Amino acid sequence: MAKYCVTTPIYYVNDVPHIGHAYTTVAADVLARFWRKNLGEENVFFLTGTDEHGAKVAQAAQNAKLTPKEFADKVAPEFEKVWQELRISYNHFFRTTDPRHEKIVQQILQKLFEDGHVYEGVYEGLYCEGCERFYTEEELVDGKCPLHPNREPQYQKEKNYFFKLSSFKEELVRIFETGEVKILPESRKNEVLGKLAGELKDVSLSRESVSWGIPIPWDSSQTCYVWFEALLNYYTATQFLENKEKFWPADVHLMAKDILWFHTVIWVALLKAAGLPLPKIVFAHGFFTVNGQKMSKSLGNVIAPKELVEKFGSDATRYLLLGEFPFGQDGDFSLEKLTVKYNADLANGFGNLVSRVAKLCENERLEVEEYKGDFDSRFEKLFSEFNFTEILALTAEKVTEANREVNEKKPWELEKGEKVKVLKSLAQKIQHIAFNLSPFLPTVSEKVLQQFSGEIKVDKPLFPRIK
RNA sequence: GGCUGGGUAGCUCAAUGGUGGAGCAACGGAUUCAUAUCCCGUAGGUUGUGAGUUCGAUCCUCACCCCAGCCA
Repeated sequence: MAKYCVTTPIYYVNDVPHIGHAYTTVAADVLARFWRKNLGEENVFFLTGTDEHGAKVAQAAQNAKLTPKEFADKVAPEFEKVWQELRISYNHFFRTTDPRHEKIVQQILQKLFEDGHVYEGVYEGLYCEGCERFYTEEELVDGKCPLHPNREPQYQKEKNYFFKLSSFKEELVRIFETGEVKILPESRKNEVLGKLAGELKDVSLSRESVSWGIPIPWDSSQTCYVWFEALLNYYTATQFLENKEKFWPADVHLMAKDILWFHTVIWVALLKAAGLPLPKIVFAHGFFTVNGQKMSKSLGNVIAPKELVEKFGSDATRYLLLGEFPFGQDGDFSLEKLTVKYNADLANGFGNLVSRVAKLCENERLEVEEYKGDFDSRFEKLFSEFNFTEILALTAEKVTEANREVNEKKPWELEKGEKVKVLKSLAQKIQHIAFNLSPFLPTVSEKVLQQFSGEIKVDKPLFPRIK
């Protein structure tokens, strides 16, 4: 039976939710909502959550004078709250401190160890706590981590267990070249393959100096490197939750491009080593800037999802996030540009269309049947390709067509019989548009479908114009 | 420094070897059912720079400049 499993990364609780998190999560939610209507509720599984182990969390907890678990317990709900505000319909909110997860992770680690994929070694080098990874001298910029220039990389030397990543090199190349695991967009695939053409080093699987983590089953002096354990969430969730086994392998892992390497090379090798099925698609979307500048705390230009929701409402925020620039590419957000798009597409476009047709229908006390149609026939393909931009463009076209029809047919000038016929057709078009937009605008879509079911009444503007 | 992808109307992007398109913004017109909304019309941009191939290039080749990404 057809099923669809979509995941977002699990977000590090060290950070509060920002629009970067929201962007990925809204995209996943739109996919989940589309496929639920296409395949049936019970055939879709949408997973998101929080990553709660690691030195960085332990440090943040210490600063807050809390235990790591207390800290995670405090931050994880902040994500859940934002997701509620954005109407994110995840099936499970994953937390890596879930004992059920920890148990399965240990089982897998043990198996990897027994099957000879793991060996003991010594790691020494400069470690960035911000990234939870080691850097080579060359990778550093002015001796600092390229991603966390305000942090001092720490010299560390410790016993680690290593995962024999290098032994999977040829197989990985084959898997990505043949599309057994598809990396999208295409340009990202080339990047991964290009990188794989170089030397592939083994990676350490454990940490000696980090106590906040899942213990290595055969050596309690070590904890599992957060990345390994975090990646495994995608699989473990389908195992410890009831009746979710059929959702592994995932159909698509969504993420920003910075963690593509982990989700392709390391994750796929790990699954191979563990003898588990591979995900079908790994999709990396772009980064975005805010007002042309990189978003960063120090610049103070971080946009909180809440800010957008307060200004535009949750549905419009979802629409604007995905509609502002092509999915997969880098882009720029600014409140000004979002406002322009909001007014053009939602207030003047769809919102106004609903208002004017509702009014005309109300005057005639027109009744229509509940919508029983489907999505636009092109949607299945476009959603499979993650082409949100085209999907929204098609819908905008339908809005324009309907508006034009109102202007050309001038229902207010027609005699009763003809008028009712025209209005009915328009009402049905609105139903169709509302349904098509339902993955993006779940609340508004539902509201419009209700409004255009039975006797049609005027309601408040869906998207009040914003100055 | 190497590799890849780009540099097209104010903005975001599309397009083909043969008189450069769309959406948004702007301007004008018409209308009033509607959220001063919708609809219609207007955009004359040396298609990054210079050269080459060709009857003819924005799309082919070369050099250069700039931007982004990946890598070293």
